[in-house]
Amino acid sequence: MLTYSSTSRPSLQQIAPSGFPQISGAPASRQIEAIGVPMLFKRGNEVYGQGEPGEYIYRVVTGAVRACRILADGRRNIGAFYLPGDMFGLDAGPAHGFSAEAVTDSRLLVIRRRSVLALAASDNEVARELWSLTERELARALERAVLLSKTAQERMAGFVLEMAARAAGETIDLPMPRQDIADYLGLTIETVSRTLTSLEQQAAIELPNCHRIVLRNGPALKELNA
Amino acid sequence: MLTYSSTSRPSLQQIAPSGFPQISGAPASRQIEAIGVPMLFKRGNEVYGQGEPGEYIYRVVTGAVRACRILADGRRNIGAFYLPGDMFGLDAGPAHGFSAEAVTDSRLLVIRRRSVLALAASDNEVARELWSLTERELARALERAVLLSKTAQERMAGFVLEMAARAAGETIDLPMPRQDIADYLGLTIETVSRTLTSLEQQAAIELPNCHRIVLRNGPALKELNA
DNA sequence: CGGCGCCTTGAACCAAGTCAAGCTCTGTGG
DNA sequence: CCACAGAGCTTGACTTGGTTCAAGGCGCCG
Repeated sequence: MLTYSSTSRPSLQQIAPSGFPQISGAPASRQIEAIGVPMLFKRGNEVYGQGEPGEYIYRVVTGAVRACRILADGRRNIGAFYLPGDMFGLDAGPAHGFSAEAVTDSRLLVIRRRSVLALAASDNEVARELWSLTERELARALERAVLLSKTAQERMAGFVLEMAARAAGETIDLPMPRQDIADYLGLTIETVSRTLTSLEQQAAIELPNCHRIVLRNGPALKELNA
Repeated sequence: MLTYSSTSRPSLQQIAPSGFPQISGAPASRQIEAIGVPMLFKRGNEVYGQGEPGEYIYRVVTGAVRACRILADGRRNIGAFYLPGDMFGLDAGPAHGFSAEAVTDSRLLVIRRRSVLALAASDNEVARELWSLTERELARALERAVLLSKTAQERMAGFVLEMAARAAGETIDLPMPRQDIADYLGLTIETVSRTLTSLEQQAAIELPNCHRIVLRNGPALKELNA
């Protein structure tokens, strides 16, 4: 059984404060972003911890973030990956149920929750956007739960398709190591590796190197995805 | 492999329309409920179907509802159970990702989404309540995803604790059959049955009959829940 | 009282986990 | 520029938890 200890603390770096400009008439998401402060997080650093109050919400500009939880016995579970364009930190009822860590060096927009709420109070569009973002996050979480009750091959196919949907073309660059994929899919690293190899042998994908997947037969993967 | 065919259609029954009273100053949840129409759904009937637009949101008054999805090959997945007091139907971005069916004869409050949105537009409290409900639903979905990457015994313990948290005392009355529990936990009905028996043998629970579980040792279950 | 749906139990099987090498990058220092 | 070291990935052999297949029991309703 592989266990995890806590990640190193910040050493994060603020890039530039942007103040609180009032951008009326802009789309709601733009308005929310406008009150954010860009920051750099180094690979492996914690953005927020499990159990901390959700004081901020975030938007990934570049890089990748994982939402993870360490269980009492050391097992780790990854609840989501956030890629450029994604907002996260919405999973905080009273407190965050998961911690968030930078998978690679990442540039994040950090937005004060109170500020967004204030904005939402005066602007319906913003309030609606907040709800909509959370709704989308909910849909993703439910989708992952469905994935988790399937076979290893189906989970892997689902994961590849999920990643492919976010990549522009046929080539997927994975920012995360195999262990992260394993913890996301509820499998072991060995099973992830074997299953990817098997998908390659079935000519569904190509694996030029371990950080890259090339889609060769999307329909076949969708078939596997059940 | 057990497969599922579509459930019977409505035969639902409206109890009494309540109109659109304006209840200013009431708590947001009350205001939302006030614009709902109570309806009866018979055991097994569909409340809404997978892929349908989310025209309504619902509140369980009595009974129980399951959110489920049938996969292409006939496997079924249950995404959530909704018990008295729960609101559901919030998982509809453009359309419902899951269908909803009455587990037992159920009395539901049916609320037009458009009406809630209109209410939210003029009342911040309502808008916030909507967001908060969706956030809670998200937290539950993430929690279930964590559960799904554990062992059968841990899943079962988690399920029992989840149900116990909603029951007043030590006695849990399960409205759903074993097959529903299995599809919720991503297990087979046999494993559910065996695992419950095993928990009883460990003196963690008591099974007076198949619709009832009595908590005998909550702490032990929490231990198992990791 | 009989039949049927649902639940439990048993035995055999298999997918995924575990344990253990070995390989391949990638970065580093000589 | 190359050799080396280490982390991360792949592969193999074995084990095991959970599924599958099959039989039997229990309780409810007509």
